[in-house]
Amino acid sequence: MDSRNASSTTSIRDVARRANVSLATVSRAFAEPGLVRAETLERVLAVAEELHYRPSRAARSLTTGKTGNIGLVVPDLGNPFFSAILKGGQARAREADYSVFLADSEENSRLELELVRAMAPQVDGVIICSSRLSEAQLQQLHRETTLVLLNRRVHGVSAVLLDSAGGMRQAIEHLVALGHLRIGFIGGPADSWSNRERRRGLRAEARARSLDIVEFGPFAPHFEGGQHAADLAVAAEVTAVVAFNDLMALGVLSRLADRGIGVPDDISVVGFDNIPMAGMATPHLTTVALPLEQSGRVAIELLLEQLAQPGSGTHEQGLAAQLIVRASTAPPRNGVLSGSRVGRATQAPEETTAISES
Amino acid sequence: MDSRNASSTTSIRDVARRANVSLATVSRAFAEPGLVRAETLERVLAVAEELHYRPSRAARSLTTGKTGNIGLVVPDLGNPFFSAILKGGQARAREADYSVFLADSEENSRLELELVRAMAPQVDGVIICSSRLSEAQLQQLHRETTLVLLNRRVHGVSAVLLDSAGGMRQAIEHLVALGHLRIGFIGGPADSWSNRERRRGLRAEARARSLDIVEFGPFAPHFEGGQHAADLAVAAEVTAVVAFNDLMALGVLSRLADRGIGVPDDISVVGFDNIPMAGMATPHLTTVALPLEQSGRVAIELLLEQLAQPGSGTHEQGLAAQLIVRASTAPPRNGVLSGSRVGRATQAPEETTAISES
DNA sequence: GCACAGAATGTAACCGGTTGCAGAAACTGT
DNA sequence: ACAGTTTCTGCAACCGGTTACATTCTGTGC
Repeated sequence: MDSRNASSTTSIRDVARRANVSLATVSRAFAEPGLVRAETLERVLAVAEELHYRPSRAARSLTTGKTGNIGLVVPDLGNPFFSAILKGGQARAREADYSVFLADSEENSRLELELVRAMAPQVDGVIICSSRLSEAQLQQLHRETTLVLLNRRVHGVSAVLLDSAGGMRQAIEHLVALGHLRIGFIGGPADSWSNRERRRGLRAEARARSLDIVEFGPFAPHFEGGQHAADLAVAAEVTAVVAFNDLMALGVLSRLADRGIGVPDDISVVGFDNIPMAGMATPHLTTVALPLEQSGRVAIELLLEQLAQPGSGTHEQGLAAQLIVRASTAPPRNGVLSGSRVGRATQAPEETTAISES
Repeated sequence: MDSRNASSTTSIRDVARRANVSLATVSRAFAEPGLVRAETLERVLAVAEELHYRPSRAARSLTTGKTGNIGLVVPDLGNPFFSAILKGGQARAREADYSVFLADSEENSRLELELVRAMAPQVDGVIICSSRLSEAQLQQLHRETTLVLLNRRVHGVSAVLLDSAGGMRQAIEHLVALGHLRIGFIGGPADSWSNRERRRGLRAEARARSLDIVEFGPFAPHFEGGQHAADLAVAAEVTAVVAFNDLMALGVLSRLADRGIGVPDDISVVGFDNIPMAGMATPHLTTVALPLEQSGRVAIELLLEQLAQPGSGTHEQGLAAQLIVRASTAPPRNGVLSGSRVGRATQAPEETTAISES
């Protein structure tokens, strides 16, 4: 009844016998076709085809040490930010005839470490997106396997970096041009590199333009976090908010709509990432577009490069952000909403609350 | 400089030598601990621990034929519907100490077939979500590897089925209760099983309640498809529309908002899938919730079960849908929007346009 | 103390490939 | 036709485990 794998027993020996050559020749026909005479090659391939022979990766990897697999670890598969990266990475990997192992670390650094370690023996290298691990841990992992980071910079490890700070600069520039002077930032996870980058860009810009900045958070980088933060932003009487990511910005939009507060009339909202849903929200969300799929592709490329020439040093590839102006930003109203100035002061406290368990 | 893999050279032989036992004993210590004396076992494990020894999956799979991997193929990673399934499946697989290979078939049946074939040798089984392949092709694949389908029913192949038809019944029931009599259905891909199921449910219900149904499509199951369809629905003067999925429903919402048509005042909108974004849209989308993560988990379980006892026959596991009533549905206005009745007739033509290239 | 069953361990073949080395075949120039 | 290359091909060891079978312990009953 269970005839499967019956045909998968076709091994290199069957082909060799049938083609009347040695094992080695068949092996070379696949691995190094240049080494075998055209005529022989043709015969071998014909027989292989006839027998539906496919070299076993497991067996091959046993001797070569190469698996043809790449590991990809993301903090949350449900987050479209990572879906997009994954999509790009997966596609690029397939083009290079690599398979991808996927793992979701559930925004938990302990689990992340464990997952990478578990993957390491079965892959040629792993890509970690928005890692929550410490610099030392990542360097240690890089010693155990080939690593490429996405959205995280660590000395000695190749990485593709989305220019969050630059994106933030564009966002602030845009808001200032519209006339906003008091702007809120809704922070993401404290241990996230991009959050730090975005804040860094924000602060630099605020200083340069002597803006009034109110920082909220950290919050979980989800819709609910945005909803939560929305009320704080309103209370703090900012005329515009920039959210750590689109999911949170959408949460802000949603909460403000529920409260009857107009966007962009009463408050302007800017997101980050330009996930597909951003352009679909009401109002269409102004956001900083990050080349997500591309970053996934580039990460794979960096990894492949490193696999091809080990010890070729580490590369960092920056990818530019671009502000997408849509309908959620406009000049502020002249009149202030109401009440007195509330909210946290400009000098935001260092975050102490970690979102992810470590 | 490149010290990696230096430690990975720890093989079973090193452990055997150090523990002063034979290879076989070490092997058994890991594979069948019951076969080795407690004292010996302890010693072996201690040495293994000390040497950071981890059995090589590749080598093991070479003799056992088991890889410890599961393949997962989805039509579109960018679609939150599949992200959710993936998330559930990935988590369940990890619990069972299986790794998952991911592939995105880009809604292309040819690519899908190729991907499954490519995965087959490296996995113990594969799960195909919303397959676009023909029944015969799937049966053939099931002969080549262990298959579990998600959201697709094919004779002789295990599957987890989301009760789309039942969900549709609930949606229609809801709309009828609100007083809607002329309802539009915005169809998804013609070759999608769930689309057929949803239509089947729709028609049954329409017949039973003698409703006026207008079918549109097929459309690509994306936001843009919904935007496109929105205008058609308006022109057809339906008072409510049910979309093939939430993404499309959100597209409808967006397009209607752009045109100044009120939801639910002028038209009620119902989606399908209850993706996270559905509850975040404005207005919050009434939709049919499908247990997505759970379906991913169950698919893995079905597969594991089948791997444990091959030839145990095929199982089909149904998962119930549930209507989530939110703010996008309300009783219809008494007055009709305007103009004369336009749009396609009730008896929708069989779809002939395929979305996915085959 | 001995024969014997059952448990623990070792031996060696095997899984399906790759690859260094050596011998065979095909080509070169003379 | 022959020596000298260059190109192909085969042999055999090896990758890191598993497992059938053989062998050695261990404990038991008498």
